[in-house]
Amino acid sequence: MVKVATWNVNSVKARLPIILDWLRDFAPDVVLLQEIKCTDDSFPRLEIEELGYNLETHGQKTYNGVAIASKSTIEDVVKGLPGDANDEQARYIEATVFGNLRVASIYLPNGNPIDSEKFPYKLKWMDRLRKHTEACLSADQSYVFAGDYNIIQNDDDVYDATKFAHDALTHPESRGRFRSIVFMGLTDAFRALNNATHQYSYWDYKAGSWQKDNGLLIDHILLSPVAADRLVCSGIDRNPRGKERPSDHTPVWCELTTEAPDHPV
DNA sequence: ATGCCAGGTAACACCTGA
Repeated sequence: MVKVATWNVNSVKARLPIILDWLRDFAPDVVLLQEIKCTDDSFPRLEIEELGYNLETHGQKTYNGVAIASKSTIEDVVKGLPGDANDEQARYIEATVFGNLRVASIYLPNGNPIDSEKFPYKLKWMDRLRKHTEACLSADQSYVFAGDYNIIQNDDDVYDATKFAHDALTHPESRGRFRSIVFMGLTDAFRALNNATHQYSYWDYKAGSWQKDNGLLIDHILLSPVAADRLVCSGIDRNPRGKERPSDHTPVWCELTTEAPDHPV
């Protein structure tokens, strides 16, 4: 089995004690991190490597930044989402782990406010992600595209949909693009096995959102068809959100069988 | 209508996040 998790940590340095505890307790095989908020050379590698993980990072100063930690070797690394050489925001890293599993750590732009340049940036970024995903799917391979998608897929994935009715996370242009990606043949690893509504991965720091369970489900794991055939279980680990000095996000995870099932070509 | 909380940077205030 390969246990894969995605977690927006909101600064890897500020979160290091919680991350190390969680790696020891939850023992994922692969972790896809977002919002590390540091450059590659300032990433706290040694502490994580001591727990048996290899690391690949795609960071930048202050903002964004993504990384892959794996108990296996990490090969064929791609840093940055293809499709715009001028995009300087570090929001995408992709690599092969455990020999046959391609994983991507995705930090999709938030896009708010809608009347700013941030919203068209989000939409263009999603167009690039769709094109890149399409290219990936032309190979019959296990792919895990996971991360902070900044998309509320349905109104029952948010504590109060009316508050987000005119938000970049629910906007029809955002949701439409997300669905166009999923509808190419991807499986939502959490939703494939969990029917309960109001299951969240993010709670605002403000207004006691965690205590009131006023959350959003915006962190998603999307599987290619071959990876979906390997899916065994999935879930959201709320424990890290309840600790002292937490991230506002908590890990979403899934477990895949080690070997890809036989497929007719 | 706005701030709420948190992190980073740089400076004792501002930007960003969702």
